[in-house]
Amino acid sequence: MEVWRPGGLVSPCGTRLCRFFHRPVNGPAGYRAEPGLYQIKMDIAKTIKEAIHASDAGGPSSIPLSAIELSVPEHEKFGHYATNFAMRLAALPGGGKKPFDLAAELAGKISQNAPPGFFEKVEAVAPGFINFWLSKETLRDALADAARAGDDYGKSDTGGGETVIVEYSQPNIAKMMHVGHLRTTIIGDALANILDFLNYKVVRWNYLGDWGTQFGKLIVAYKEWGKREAVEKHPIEELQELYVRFHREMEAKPELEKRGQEEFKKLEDGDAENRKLWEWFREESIKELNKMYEVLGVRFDVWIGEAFFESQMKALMDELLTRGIAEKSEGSLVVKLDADGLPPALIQKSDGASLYLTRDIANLRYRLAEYKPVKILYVVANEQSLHFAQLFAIAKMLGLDSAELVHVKYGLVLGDTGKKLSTRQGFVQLLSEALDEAVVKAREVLEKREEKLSDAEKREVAYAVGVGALKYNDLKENRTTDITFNWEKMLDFTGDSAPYLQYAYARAKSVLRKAGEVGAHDFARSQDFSALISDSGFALIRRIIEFPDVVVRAGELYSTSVLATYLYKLAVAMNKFYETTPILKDENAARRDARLVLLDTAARVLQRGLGLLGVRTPEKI
RNA sequence: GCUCUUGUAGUUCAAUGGAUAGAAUAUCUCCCUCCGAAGGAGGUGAUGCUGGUUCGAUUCCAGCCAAGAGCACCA
Repeated sequence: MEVWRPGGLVSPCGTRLCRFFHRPVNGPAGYRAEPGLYQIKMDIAKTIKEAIHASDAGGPSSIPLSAIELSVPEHEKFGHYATNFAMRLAALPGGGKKPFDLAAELAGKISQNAPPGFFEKVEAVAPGFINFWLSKETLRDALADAARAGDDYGKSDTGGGETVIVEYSQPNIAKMMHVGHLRTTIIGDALANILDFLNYKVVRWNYLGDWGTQFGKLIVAYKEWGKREAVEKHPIEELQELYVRFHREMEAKPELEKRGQEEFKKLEDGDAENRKLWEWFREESIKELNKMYEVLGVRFDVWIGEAFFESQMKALMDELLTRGIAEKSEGSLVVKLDADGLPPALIQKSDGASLYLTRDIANLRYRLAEYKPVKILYVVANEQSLHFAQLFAIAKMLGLDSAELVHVKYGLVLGDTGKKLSTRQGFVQLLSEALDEAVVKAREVLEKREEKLSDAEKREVAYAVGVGALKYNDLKENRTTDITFNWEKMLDFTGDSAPYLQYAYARAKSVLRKAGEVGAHDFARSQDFSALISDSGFALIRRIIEFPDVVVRAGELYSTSVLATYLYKLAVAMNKFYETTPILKDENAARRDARLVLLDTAARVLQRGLGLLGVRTPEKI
């Protein structure tokens, strides 16, 4: 919402384009902004501004470019870009004119003031939109820029080289990863990729759940029923089996719960036997986890888990008490958060042991001191909202406020019953099984195809397609909504799915392979560009020039679905282009080259975008 | 009970306060003449309810209804 002030229209700068215009054009070494795209929007905004000045709109004496919003309309018949600025201006006090009249007046002025040949058409439409059609030459230049930028296309300097810590995956040691763990792992990985692309210095952090009462329980279970050989053979399976059994037996013998807590307390106090068991559990588990990460193609820079902060717990709890931040309550230590409208946060159990929250406070302090980040993203499920609200509130009380703290929450993966999956009750769909299933299915489909691939290639492709399908299925959806686990949907390789995108890419590459060397098209000399590219080709260019903005938006909103949705539309435009436009059989060399360059550029954008999502793009499929 | 999240075609999901609410899937028709049917063209079908703010509301606000999650010794 803009506010009207004497001297101008002041925007609190909440809009996307506002940030866009405030971004520097040229980033630091190694990064380059997109002069083509940037210039286009800048020119449009400038032209609007000049038009407002030149008109007697009764508008403000000065309008910052940032106040002028451009959007990409859903339907192309509303132009390449559109603005509702005239309607906003008319609605302001002193506007005085009818929105449509103002829009029409501005549209006329814009046409006059624009650089010659920049627009094809500028039109005012009821109730007061101004729609812009870029000229074929402008689109040609934008495509030429994108083609020239190559693999750097879409990079920008939004991050300015600042450090961001992205915490994701955080699996529990001794528990198998189920399909619910997929979300944090791949959303975190994709966000890290995107932020890296936007020139943030990204620290990928796997905060292992390697400490806590659960290990007391596990130690009890192992001492009662465990066998060393069994654990060595299948570490995580066996440990999880013990954990599940513990909870089963606990129903009949409630005293087990207390024993679990006691064993954890002993572990925390340094009991040699428990310590040794814990180290063993941890080591075996990490080996297994790494296998899973390799399959998923996910990596981390830092593997510091909860146990790392164990030695600082006592001092931290004492400090919180001494500084008057925490207080005693029923034998335990709590931080009252009434001022933030939150329930009290427990930071020490009555037996003196620490809690998850306590370790997270120590963790935060450590991160700020060691990495000096501007942001920390916690990619953790919705259900932990309260935990993070409490953590952030306590951080403020402690003055740990040098970084922006963000709980990047995501919805739960629910079972068929509509309820959350729970390891304790044993009703889970294992991630490894889901991945296997997807790869097998991909292989089956592949076997039915005519494309000749070697056995090794088939294995490779089935793997890329199966894993990609699973990942994309999650990444395309809005983060915050709960999703229901659904085999059918996960294994559907048609429509809006990773295989569709991978297929579009492979087809484009196939055309390019058959064409041989792509002649370097001289865009500057193709004056008759509109004769070279079909309508569907221009629609494809329109998609291509959206890419840099989409990446920025995905980074701002921490949203993978923004990028995934865009890539799907890009692939649709690609399919349509080579469905309707002759390429290889075109005998006009200049026209053929121009079309090949367009296809090549689109394919690169698709590959880059999917790469950011962590989905691989085989050359043949 | 309190807090948070979410209610959109049969199903699974989209939609910076904008224009005719988009897709996918299922279902019903068509299409292998550059490249490759994991594809393309078309038909059917939806905003939980009641108000409010706005030129304009799926979006913002209030109330109701429904689902899920969380709420002191788990993580």
